[in-house]
Order: sequence, then C-alpha cells, then structure tokens
Amino acid sequence: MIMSIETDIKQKKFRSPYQRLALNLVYTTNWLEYKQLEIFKDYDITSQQYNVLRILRGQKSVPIKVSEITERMLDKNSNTSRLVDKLLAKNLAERKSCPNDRRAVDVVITKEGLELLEKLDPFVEEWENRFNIISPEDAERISALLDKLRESDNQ
Amino acid sequence: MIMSIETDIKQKKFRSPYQRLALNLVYTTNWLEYKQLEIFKDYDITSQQYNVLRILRGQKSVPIKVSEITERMLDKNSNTSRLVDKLLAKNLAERKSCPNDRRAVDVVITKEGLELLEKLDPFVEEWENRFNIISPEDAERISALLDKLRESDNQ
DNA sequence: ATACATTTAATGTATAAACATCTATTTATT
DNA sequence: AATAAATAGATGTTTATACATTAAATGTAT
Repeated sequence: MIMSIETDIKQKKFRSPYQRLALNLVYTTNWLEYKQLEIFKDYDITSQQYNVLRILRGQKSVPIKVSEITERMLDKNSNTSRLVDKLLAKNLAERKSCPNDRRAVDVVITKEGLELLEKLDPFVEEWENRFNIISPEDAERISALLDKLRESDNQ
Repeated sequence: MIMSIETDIKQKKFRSPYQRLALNLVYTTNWLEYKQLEIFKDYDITSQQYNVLRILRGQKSVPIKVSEITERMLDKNSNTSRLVDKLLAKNLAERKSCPNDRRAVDVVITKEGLELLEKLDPFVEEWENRFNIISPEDAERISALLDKLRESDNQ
C-alpha cells in the first residue's frame, strides 16, 4: 500500500503539481538521508564524512586538495576543513603538505578509511537498491529533469 | 547550457542510473533548500520555522497541538517544541493551554505571523516557479515515483 | 484505587552547521 | 622589488540539530 506524500505530511491538497513535487522532493530526500544516517551511525561517521571518504576513494590514492573536495561535495556549504579534521582524528584520512603550493593541503584516504568503506559498501548498496523499483529509463529521465531544474541558475 | 550533475559534482561516471539519481536527488534538494534559505534569511527565519508557520496558516486559526505539527513537518526529526519557542519569541505564534488534555499545548499563528507569510508569499511563489520548466504531467509522474520509493519502508 | 505504562512537551547536552574572520602564501599591479 | 589583491585553509562564534532524559498528565490493567 503506497503512502502518498499527502498522507505522510497530512496535507489534503496542493496548489499545483509543482508544489506537490517540491514538497515531495524535500520530504523524500530527508527520508533517504535519514535512512543513510541509520547505516552510518553504527560506524560513527556522518553522511558528510562518508561523502568525503567516497571522494577520497575515487581518487585511488592520488592526493586531492581540500578545495577540490569541496567542489565535489553534494553539500557545497560544508566546512571541508573540519570534516577532514574529523576523519584525521579517526585515522580514516591523512593530510600531506602540498609541495608546489604551500597554502594548499593534500588529503588521502588511509587503509583504515578504505576498510571502513568496504564494510559500509553492502549497506549502501542495499540502500541504493530501493531505487530499483524505478525503471532505469525513468531514473535517467528524472535525473535529466533535476539537471534542467538547476539550469535556471546559470543564465 | 545545462549543467549536469556530472559537472556539478565533478564525477565523470556513475555505477548506475540509480546512483546517478540518488546523488542528483540529494544534490538538487540541497540546492533548492539553499535557494529557500536565501529568501528566508532576510526575514530572519529558518526553513523549519517557515514550515511550521505554513502549517499554522493552513489551520486557519484552528489551534493545533505540537505533536500534530510534528506529524505534518517535512523533517520529522525536528524539535517542534523549540521551533515553536522561536516563533513565540518573535511574536509569530502563540501557545494556548489545551483544556481537554493538560499535557498538550495548542499553537496558533498570530497576526504578525500571517503578515510575515504574506510578505514571503511572492518570493516563495517565484522559487516554486522554477519547477515550471517541467510539464505538469512530468511533475505528477515524478511525485508518484518518489511516493513509490518511500513505499519500501512500510512492508 | 493503586501501580505501571504511555503520551506530550520541555529541557540538557554534545555535536554539527552557518557564517564571518584571520593567517599564511601566492599572484597581480605598479 | 614593493605593495595590493586574491586564494587556501584554519579558527571563532553563534545557532541549530540529534539524541537522550525528565516531568507532568493521561490511559490501562489488576
């Protein structure tokens, strides 16, 4: 039995399909992030820290600057410097001084960081499998529409 | 020129259309919420506080209990008690004792609260107009898919 | 009626987010 | 070369969030 956004936030009707979609996007994404949080909290990291770790793993041990991490973050407003601090304290990442620019700081993932991600992988995959009820074509179409939605910013 | 999620988070490729959609949902919703924040900060309220005010206005001066507000919130984890505190401090809402259940607290929006919402209405409408680039049918279809996505929780 | 459990909202506390400011280094200008 | 501007990242501070606990009122079972 499908619980529509109407029943979930107990709002009987919406002004338009657009208002319905707007609220549904915020509500569903909150819900998705909460589900992620439930996975991560057993391993004592936050979604933001996980996001940084994923970016570091994607680098395959090629160092990446703090500013470049920020550019790749899903939440551009997050304080990457402090996030890296947290990862450092847990031995999940390492700071290296950047020889060609002494302002910059290079970051790499540690063995412990990689191991943590490997432990998390099956849970995150399971989380992602929720999306399988959507056809791949629909998934691509929605992605394209979301891209288009953000387009209104760059002109 | 459309900036795809690939360029926005500088990730060249995704494991599947589902991973792409998952990241796009989080990224786009963050972006949408940030745009909202920019509206609200000029009027010194947060998205959460705005959400409560909208719920209160929807009641049309019929008192609503704190627990009922929580049920209608987009973010169910928010501390409604403290949010109402903030609205109270700014004279945007009022607390009333609930005669038939002395544990409960009834909340109503004030004249000042209604006036603030009226001032915000055109900006929020403008924010919502971003969605007009999507056809109403597509908007409804995406909403239905998001509903379906959350379905996996209740069985 | 009493004891126990549940509900409702408030509060305490630790952590994180938002935003501005600061320091060191690099780049650009004159 | 000397000065000004820009950039990278760290830090300070205020506010919000997450989560647990508390206090009072109500519901339920014996």
